[in-house]
Amino acid sequence: MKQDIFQAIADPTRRAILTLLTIQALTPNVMAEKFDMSRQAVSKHIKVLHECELIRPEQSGREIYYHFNAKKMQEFDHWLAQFRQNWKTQFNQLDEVLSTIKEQKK
Amino acid sequence: MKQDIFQAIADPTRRAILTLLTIQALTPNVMAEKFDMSRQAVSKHIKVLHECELIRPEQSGREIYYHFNAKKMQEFDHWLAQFRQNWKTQFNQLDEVLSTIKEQKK
DNA sequence: GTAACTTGCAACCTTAAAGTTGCACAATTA
DNA sequence: TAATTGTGCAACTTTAAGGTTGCAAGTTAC
Repeated sequence: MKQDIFQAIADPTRRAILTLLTIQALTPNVMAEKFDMSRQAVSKHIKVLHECELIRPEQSGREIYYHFNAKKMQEFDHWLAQFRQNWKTQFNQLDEVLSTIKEQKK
Repeated sequence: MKQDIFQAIADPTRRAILTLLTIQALTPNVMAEKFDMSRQAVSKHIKVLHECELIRPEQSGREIYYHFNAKKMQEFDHWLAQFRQNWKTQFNQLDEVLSTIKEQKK
């Protein structure tokens, strides 16, 4: 089943894996040592991340090194763009400023 | 239960709600009309978004207008920052360039 | 060839999320 | 006061996610 990139990063373990792979490429076995769960559990997370192309496998003998695919992370950046405009401008709008002040008085 | 902002964004309906609220503040009833589901289902999504402060309620008589809280989306942006550095620099690193070329040849 | 190692797939269990229906409560309107 | 409207809460069902164990396939080392 094709995985949704937003659902892929919803899981804290998968976010931790992505951060690990930012430092260096790792094999499933090595990753599993970092977490308090079975190797197979980590392997399922890897499968999810691989299906939405957030990571990329590199076979080396009987070991598989997974690399972080930074390019794919830009999809989040593009999605955020629609909101970025909003959080930059909303504090220049009078009604928003007023409602913010009203909130703080409570 | 305290909600995780990443899990809140994982659901496509909730992302659609956020986009709607970017345009203008809406009441739960009006939101429900936009989607093919019951009002209570939408109300549960609103509850999730409210718990992690992605939206903010404004009572007006017996109606409640929910506003988009752009500020909270910056948390997501900050999390992305650790990867942004990566996707800007990785193509300047020789080993990455080489492995990319090797990938394309397959 | 045989044994050890690395990984992926399938079956299963448990828990939580997403949806539904029904009801209760506050605010408006007649 | 009584009826209507807008909203939230609770109970229930269904489905999927995250975890476990067991097994099979490919690779390396003896």
